[in-house]
Amino acid sequence: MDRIRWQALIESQPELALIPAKLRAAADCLALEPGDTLFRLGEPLKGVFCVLDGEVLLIRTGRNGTQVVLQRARGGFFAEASVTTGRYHCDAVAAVPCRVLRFPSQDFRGALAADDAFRGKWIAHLAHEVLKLRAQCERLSIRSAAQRIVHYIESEGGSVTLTGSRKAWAAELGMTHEALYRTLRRLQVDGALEVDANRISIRQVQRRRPKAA
Amino acid sequence: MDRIRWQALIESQPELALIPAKLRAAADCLALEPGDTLFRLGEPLKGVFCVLDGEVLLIRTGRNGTQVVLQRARGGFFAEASVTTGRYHCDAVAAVPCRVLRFPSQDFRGALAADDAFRGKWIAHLAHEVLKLRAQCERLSIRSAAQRIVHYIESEGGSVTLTGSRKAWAAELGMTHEALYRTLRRLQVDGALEVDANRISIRQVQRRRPKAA
DNA sequence: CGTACTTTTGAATCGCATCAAATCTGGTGG
DNA sequence: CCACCAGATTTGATGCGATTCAAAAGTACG
Repeated sequence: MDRIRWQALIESQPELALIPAKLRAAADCLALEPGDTLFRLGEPLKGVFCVLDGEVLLIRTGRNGTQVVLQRARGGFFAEASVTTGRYHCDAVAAVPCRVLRFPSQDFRGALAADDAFRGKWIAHLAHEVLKLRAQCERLSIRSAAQRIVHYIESEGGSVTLTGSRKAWAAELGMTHEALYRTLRRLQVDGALEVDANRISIRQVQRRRPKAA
Repeated sequence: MDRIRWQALIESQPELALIPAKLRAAADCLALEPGDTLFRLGEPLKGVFCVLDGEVLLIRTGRNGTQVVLQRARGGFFAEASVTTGRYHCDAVAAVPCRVLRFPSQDFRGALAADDAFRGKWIAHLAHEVLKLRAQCERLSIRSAAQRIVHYIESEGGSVTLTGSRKAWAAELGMTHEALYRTLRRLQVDGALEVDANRISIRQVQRRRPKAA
């Protein structure tokens, strides 16, 4: 497993550049099939992960069985906060075939303790994560499905390419998949969005238009 | 301004214990009246803040004028992520008379760069912040107003004491104040919540009850 | 070809937002 | 002390939009 080609990986996942060499050596690569569970809420830490390919869903299940998608990890780290608390706070399930890198918690904590530069970089990474989460909170506070979709696409730079299913996207947006399909269609007809297979982009600035005329 | 009684402050705001002595010396204390703006989106950094008394609202305004309350800071730090990015990402407005501690960004960054122990503690703090934000995302994904309220109170340990107005609470919960008032009342009548002036606590585990019978 | 899934469309329902207005509250000034 | 005002709080009526339930069509895979 040590035969990981970091050069290529860092190009696809720039965040990996944060990881110091010593910690890289401890990493191993896992392949996941759709539905595979990487970890569950409450479990002691196996490690911190980074998505190479595919999409991992971080899910919390309410006591009434309702499932909430906290995050769709489509690249980059996840379970970062757990390395501090020592337990996972949600379930991680592969949505599609995935490859993920695992950094064992011991090694990760060791690297944080030993490597000052890494600690600084990790602070920047966590701060960035906080910003992303605030953006998601802002999005979830928007009542209109259309505006929520537009807000998401804007936060991704004006266009998105879907990796997983639209259903999973709908869950992340906090709406039902039916609502997503319908609203997407309406936005497309109205000319606000351009939908081309898996690529969806904003065509114009959303003008004040309470309803489809 | 150097005559700050840290012992007493740390008792009321345990997070302040993270701050090393050198950075403490650089802090100053600000008094805010309701409506006072501490900073606005896009402004260059004035510092990182910590609420001592009162309640500061972190607000983002959409292009259509919609206001979203990202956070009600009722103690503890805020604008932590901005120290890394160098700009504020929302507006900060006092909801009630407040006292806040300000740590100038220069000094804060200096402390992070110089003090390894502080860096480690700050990582833990940011990780905790990430968890809180994920909890809020989970809450905002809940569709039912009643469940959202209960989720909030549970995350606060089963009971909350309102500091600011209920209106502000409603905004943080992502619902209108009318919905909050009504739902609160209904939960009280149903016996799920105990409301005593500013103290609201959960009376029993929420049983499966789709509607008020 | 059949199974399991996503995607899509349809129809009915309901909860929350919205608009409106009355009441209550604390604070100010005459 | 009272009149007054600007807020928050509370209640009411209405409508829209998203959920929900249902089902058809499309797609991937063995």
